[in-house]
Amino acid sequence: MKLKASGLSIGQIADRTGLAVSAIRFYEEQGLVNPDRNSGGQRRYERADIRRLSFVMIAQRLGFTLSEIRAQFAALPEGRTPTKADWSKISRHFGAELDARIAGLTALRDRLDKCIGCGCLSLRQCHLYNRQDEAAANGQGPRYLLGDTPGAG
Amino acid sequence: MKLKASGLSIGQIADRTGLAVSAIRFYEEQGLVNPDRNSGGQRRYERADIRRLSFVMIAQRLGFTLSEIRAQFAALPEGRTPTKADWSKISRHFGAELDARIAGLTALRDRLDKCIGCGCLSLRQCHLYNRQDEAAANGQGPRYLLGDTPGAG
DNA sequence: GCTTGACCTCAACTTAGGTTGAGGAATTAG
DNA sequence: CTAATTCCTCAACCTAAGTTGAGGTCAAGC
Repeated sequence: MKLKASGLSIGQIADRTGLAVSAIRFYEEQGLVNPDRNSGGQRRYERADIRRLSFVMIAQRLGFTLSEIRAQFAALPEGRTPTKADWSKISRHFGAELDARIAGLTALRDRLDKCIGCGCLSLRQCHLYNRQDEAAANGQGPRYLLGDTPGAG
Repeated sequence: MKLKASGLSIGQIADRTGLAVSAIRFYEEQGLVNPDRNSGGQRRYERADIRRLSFVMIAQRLGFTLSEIRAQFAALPEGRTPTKADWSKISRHFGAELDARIAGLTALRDRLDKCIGCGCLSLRQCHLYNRQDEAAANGQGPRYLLGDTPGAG
């Protein structure tokens, strides 16, 4: 459906974003970018894809998984190039998530303080590993970081 | 070297900690517990191992990797059962690490705020993905969460 | 017009933190 | 004494986020 012929090659995108070529292909596989192909079957990117991929890098630094990022990208417009406002909206979403994660981590840290020296570490009653309120700590996050394990569910 | 005959079986440890038997064996493989064996080759645990494993669970909730936990366990006494003071010392270490991580995440969050709406997301100059000061964000942590990737490097 | 470099696909490997299953041996209950 | 559990080891599999390499094609410079 895109008609733009002759955009940027994957190598040029790699240079401009700092990503490895293999990573860019991988992100495509994960549905994070969707380049055209030229007559010879090589990928051709638009300039807007640089921002898209940069955003992936930033969101990853913030601790989000590729599938969380993909989910947010679903909010971007289909037909047109995303505007600054489109990106800002997504950024705000990630900001809110991050706030929640920091709050969860801070709460956990406070509990640890209460537990230090109390000797309760081996007891099930210890509020540090009561599974009940685990949800409080995980935003919508790298779950394996704060409780859930990927395979165990 | 340990002479204690007839301690707890792996199933009993699993019941008391809430861990899966397979996970307990895995933790042994990772050097986090070191049970005796009975005449028939079955694992026999001491009561102190319950606390050890509980501590592993807590530290994991706090976001630490098994190898970080193993490293801290090296500080525990060899010949005797660890005391409350021994555990408190380790807890304080994890508390300090956690503080550092929270600080790193908070700093990142602040930067995101500055970036929202500034439109710089695609630029290399964006301080949100300047690789230079990455070390500030990673404590000694799940590095793959905040920048480094395990395979890359 | 051909050679070099960039690109293509596909499969296998990596780390972390385990789970699942096969095939067998030990322990416990009755 | 036997049957049912529990336990043993070992190998294969899982997710996430990629990398590495093999074998082959495309595009660009001279």
